[in-house]
Amino acid sequence: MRAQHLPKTYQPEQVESGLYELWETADVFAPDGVGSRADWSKPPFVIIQPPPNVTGALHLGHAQRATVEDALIRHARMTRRPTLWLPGEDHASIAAQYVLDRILADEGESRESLGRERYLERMWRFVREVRGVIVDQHRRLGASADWKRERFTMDAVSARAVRVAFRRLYEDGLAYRMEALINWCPGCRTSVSDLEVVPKPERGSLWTIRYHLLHDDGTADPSAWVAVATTRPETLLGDTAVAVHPEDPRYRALVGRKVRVPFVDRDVPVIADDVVDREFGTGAVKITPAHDADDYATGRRHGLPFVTVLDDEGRISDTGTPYDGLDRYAARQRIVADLEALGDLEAVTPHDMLVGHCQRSDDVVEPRLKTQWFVRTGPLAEKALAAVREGRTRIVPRRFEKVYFDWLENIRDWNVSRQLWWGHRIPAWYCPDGHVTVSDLEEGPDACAVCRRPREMLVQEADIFDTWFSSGLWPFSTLGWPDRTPDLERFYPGTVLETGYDILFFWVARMMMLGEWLMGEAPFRYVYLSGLIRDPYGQKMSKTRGNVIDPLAVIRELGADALRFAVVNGVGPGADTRLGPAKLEGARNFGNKLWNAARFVLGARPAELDADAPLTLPAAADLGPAERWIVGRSAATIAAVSRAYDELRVGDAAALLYEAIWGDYCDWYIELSKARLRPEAPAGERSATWRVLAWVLDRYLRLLHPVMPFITEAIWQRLPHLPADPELLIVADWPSGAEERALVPDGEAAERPVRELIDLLRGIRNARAEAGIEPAEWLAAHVYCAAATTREAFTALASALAPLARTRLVAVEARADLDRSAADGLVVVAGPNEARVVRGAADVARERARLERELDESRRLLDAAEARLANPEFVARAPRHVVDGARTRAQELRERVALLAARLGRGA
RNA sequence: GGGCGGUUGGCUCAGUCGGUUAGAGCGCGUGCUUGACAUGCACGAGGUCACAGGUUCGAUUCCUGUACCGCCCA
Repeated sequence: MRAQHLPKTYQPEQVESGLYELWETADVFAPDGVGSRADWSKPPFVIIQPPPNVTGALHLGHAQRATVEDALIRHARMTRRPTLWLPGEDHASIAAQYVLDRILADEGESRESLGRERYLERMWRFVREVRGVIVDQHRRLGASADWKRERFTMDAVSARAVRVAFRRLYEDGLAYRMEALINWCPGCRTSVSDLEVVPKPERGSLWTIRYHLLHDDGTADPSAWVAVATTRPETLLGDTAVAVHPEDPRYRALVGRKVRVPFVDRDVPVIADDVVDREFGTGAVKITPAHDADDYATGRRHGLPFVTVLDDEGRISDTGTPYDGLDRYAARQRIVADLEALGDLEAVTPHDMLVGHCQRSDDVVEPRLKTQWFVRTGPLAEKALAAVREGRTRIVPRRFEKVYFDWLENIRDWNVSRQLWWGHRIPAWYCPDGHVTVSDLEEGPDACAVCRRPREMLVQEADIFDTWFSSGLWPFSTLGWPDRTPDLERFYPGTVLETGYDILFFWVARMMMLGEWLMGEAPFRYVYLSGLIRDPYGQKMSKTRGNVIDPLAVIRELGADALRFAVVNGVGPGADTRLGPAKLEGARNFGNKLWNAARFVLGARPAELDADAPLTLPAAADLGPAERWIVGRSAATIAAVSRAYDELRVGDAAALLYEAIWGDYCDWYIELSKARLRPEAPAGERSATWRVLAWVLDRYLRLLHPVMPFITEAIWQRLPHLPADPELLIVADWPSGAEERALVPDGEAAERPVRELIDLLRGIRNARAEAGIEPAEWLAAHVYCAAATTREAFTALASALAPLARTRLVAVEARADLDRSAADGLVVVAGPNEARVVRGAADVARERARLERELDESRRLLDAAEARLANPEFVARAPRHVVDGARTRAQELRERVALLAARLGRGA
């Protein structure tokens, strides 16, 4: 064992990178790595990592998810299940293009200036860089992912999976191409799915516009019109009808007549349709089937023409008016002004409404007609619903299952075409006759599937897939699908998918649909939904708010373990977390506390103990009360933390260990052990005590390792080990608690004396402080307790207690020996025990006042307890143990009141 | 409009099946160079468990309603 020159504070930067290399060199991350101790008779534990977007560095949310996943993985690995954590990154078409386009703009370039080929080259360069950053950040965080299996949603295997999946869907009749109204983002110049449109409340205007009625001869009547209300006057250029409610008496006579649309001079019918809201505006609305979802439906019902008036950039086009070429908002202004000049603008009123914005670029999304590929979701959704309904997949927390059901039950077909460059090109080819051929071959089909025209005459679809289409295949494309690889056989379906609840629909639901359809089995057993990380005031972290915390900066300053602990401590699924410097420092302090506990243990090893002797627990006979107590406590902690991991409650595991390590171990056991470690203590006692100290520390290190891997490994490397232990904590066995239970079978009873001692000690400290006694002053105390076992334990612990309360126990006696004469001491009543602290010059008045307060409080509690017992209903109806408990409690209080009253020289 | 979650000391949050005296961290006050740790230790102050009703021997806990905050969907 090496010399223990450990620094006084834990220095994460000195150990982290070295330990990570050690783990990697030992090849322990992979289930089938050289250093793996996986037991293949156990069920594998598999997490396919949600691939972060290749758009930039990781943020705290990523750090939190990676920590939860890594903790689950490390725990599983220590239980010797074959454990796979497969990492990767997502190409994120639209988001990546958005980022790269901005970089290019800074360089004075653009998508168009480069052209598709050079643009994609540039993208691959960018992606290579970002992927490196993401991987590096995960390593810094301590992620024990299987980097040899790292994947990317645009690599060759993923590309093939996308082609095969699409072909399967096409052949199953679930992929179709048609012209339909889609959401168009003029900023990104692509269509986006319904999910990517974010409705935002805005104060707009409602313009009332006159559409003049036509005479029979086809001329417009300057003095007769229908006034229609609209929030988007520029779209009137594409109007093909005016609609009113069929039962609206104001307009009944006009139905079937024609009106003239301004500027384009198109004559359109007045139609009746009961979707019209009579209360809205004038009760008459213009119908623009090519640029509004409701109007589209109306247009189809009435067989109206669809007139497109906006181009890809959101400019007016092909209207034959002077507005052509104008941006939609400029055109709006001009059209409103021109209507006013014509005298056809009747009114403008402020109007609150929801306007759809592009999730990515925030541009206002325009409904437009496009010929696109769609996925028919009905049959897919049915299977995805069944998987959760039948409990084959569980969503954690459970309440999100309802959200999942609601969405899938009302799902609409999925628009998968994107007019972008960066992504998987849709594997559909068209021949000059418009025949469609879908192929999963990289080089495309040999010939048209319908007319057999050769490859050279076919043109591939220019559009690419929605990123979520390839992400939807991630749980199995990462394992080699469509090939039936050994990995796919062993590791599908995964055990846990951990991700944010914000992508439940975007991603989780789609993986469920595609997994069920293509693999015949849901892709994971548990879906664990994390919450969001917010700043200390509950605000979302964002660059514009300037409240983001950079995970790497935290790692540099406080260490990876501190970051990890801070982001998971006490955090449950689905719950948002507030994180600021205070919590991060608290986590750092916890690590430092553990470090110093280890420093103490390592420095306290008795010389007679062989430094390299294997770690074992001493015999029961060599244990003192404190040893029995901490062994019992640690057994309880092992059980509680194990249960927490089994139920995916990483946050609870962390919180339990904080309390066990800081509270039980550091505050109490280390302090109590010091007496038995003194050089003058018997050698057998000394070594038994140290072995308990080291053993329990070893257990806590194992339990804490999943959350704080670096510091626990660093300390563990300096401790003696079990003969069966491997070289590294990362692959050491998870504790079962069997040794502890064997040594201290009566956990609860074994713990009681020390629990009572702690109460007494606190009472003495409190009494001393209240009496204003100098902390340095030594006092002497008599302790009285009725229970023989407690007396025994207290006697054994007398020397341990002494420095903790600066009080020597001169005697531990049964209550019969109670000395009622000393009126100038401090009296401490703690549970069934009492301490009388001798002090000649005690401030009598002060001490009396303290006892009076205690007596009042005890009487109040006693009154309450007796009132409860006086209620016959309570005694008759409450369960036996509750009534018994209340009786015991009342009896204790009666004794306490009697004691305190006696001390004050009063009768009870 | 529909759904979900929340409301517990100054702040952030626990709180098991309804059952003794509602806990922790941070902050605050007082004191302490205690041979692991001042990134620490000890002691303390601080709570009508949002509000109203109901069920119950007993409600922070279960039910109903109200208010406020947040999120999702339309």
